[in-house]
Amino acid sequence: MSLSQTTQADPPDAAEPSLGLADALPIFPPRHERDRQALEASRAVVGLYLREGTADLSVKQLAEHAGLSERTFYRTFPTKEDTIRPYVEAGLHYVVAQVRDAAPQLPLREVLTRAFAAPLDAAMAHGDGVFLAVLRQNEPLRAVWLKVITDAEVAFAEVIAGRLGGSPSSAQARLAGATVVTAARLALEPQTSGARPSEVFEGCLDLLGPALFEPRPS
Amino acid sequence: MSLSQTTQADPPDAAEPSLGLADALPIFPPRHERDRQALEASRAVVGLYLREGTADLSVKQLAEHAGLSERTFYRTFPTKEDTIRPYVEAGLHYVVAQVRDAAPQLPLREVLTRAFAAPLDAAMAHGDGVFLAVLRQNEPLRAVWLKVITDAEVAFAEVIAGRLGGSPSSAQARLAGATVVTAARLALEPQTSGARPSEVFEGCLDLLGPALFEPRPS
DNA sequence: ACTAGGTTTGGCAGTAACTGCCAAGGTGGG
DNA sequence: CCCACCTTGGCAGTTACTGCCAAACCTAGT
Repeated sequence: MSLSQTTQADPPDAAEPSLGLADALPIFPPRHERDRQALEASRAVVGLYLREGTADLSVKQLAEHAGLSERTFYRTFPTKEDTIRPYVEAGLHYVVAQVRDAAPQLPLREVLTRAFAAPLDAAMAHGDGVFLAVLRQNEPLRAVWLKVITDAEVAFAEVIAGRLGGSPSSAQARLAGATVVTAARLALEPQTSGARPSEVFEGCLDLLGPALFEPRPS
Repeated sequence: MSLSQTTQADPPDAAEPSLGLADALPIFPPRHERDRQALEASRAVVGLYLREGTADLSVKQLAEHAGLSERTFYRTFPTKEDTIRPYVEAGLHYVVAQVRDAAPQLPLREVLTRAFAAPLDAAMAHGDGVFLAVLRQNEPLRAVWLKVITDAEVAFAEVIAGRLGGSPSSAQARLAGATVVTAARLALEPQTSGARPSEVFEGCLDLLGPALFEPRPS
């Protein structure tokens, strides 16, 4: 939801096809203002994770550090682990927007590598860097991270379909969306070679061949 | 771990590269006998989910239905949601074994479609069928499902590398492993067309092109 | 300015998930 | 038979999470 609908005018809660990315965070009725507050709180909590690690942090501490009462914490985040969700979604949304807003004449393959390169490398370097370590040391957090990026596949399918000209629910678009997310995830895994994430990502697209990211007769 | 190591002689807890699939279920020291008991209990719980749905089932009820005391339940499953893990892993392990044990002269592409076809279609039809509905209605369970199948990517990378002749940690093997899992997952999503999962899976492999599943000079 | 309506907030209490601890039982080897 | 060891089950305690209600806070209308 929060990922794909940013540009579209708010569909008045029409019954969407709901492929899984919809009905995320059903808590928020007014939407936009809540979202910003949630992201702010999310950033605060992630910052705490980066400095203190994830072990031995109770909800009480997380809430306090985010400037929320414990009760309001649970109105903002459905579970303790969902604290990282807005933070991660913000990053994904940025990449999706990059793909969507890139010059139309550029080939998709080019757009994807450009859109992913900087965020991937930044995620590995310091700054966000420790966040990956957080995910590696905390299984429940990694689980929601996986879920969030997987749900983002649909958003990527949409912007890819927008460029390729097909339906967002076509097999090609859906698979392409899933594939770029998978490639990005692999690029963030610890590499035996010293390659940067953006290089690994490009290598994955090379291995996949060009067919998937080219327009098709359908 | 439990996925890839079934045929190999137990490596005496050597320090593996640990790409994420390792250190799963660190609870089990003796391993094999515990695994069988866990799978049995897992099947029982899944059976209960299929009949009763997942809402309003406490750990106490799950444990009782599996013939375990509540305390032993938590020695068998680290969390309530992990009950489905052995059940899912068993299915994945079956497919991995099919790929590993297929006739060596068969092309990988052929092997994959044969290995996945039956389980995928069976998962959609009745029997396991409702299990997908369970995952769709219960977010936490879907999260662990995602995690389990994602961890299985490494096992698929290993058997694929075994067929292709490269290293299991090569970019090609790792990506191929991730890709087949992704394709299988997409095949199990609700389809607008009435296509069977095995057909969708094949369609995905077609879209990806043959390059990924062919031996390479490296 | 004051009030009425609705919405957000915080505290309190209750439930359910999970963990540490220990005593009881079961098993195998001397 | 007994002793070491492992597994089991119960109990108590902690932590995540929810329902409920009263106080605070807009906002609009008069």
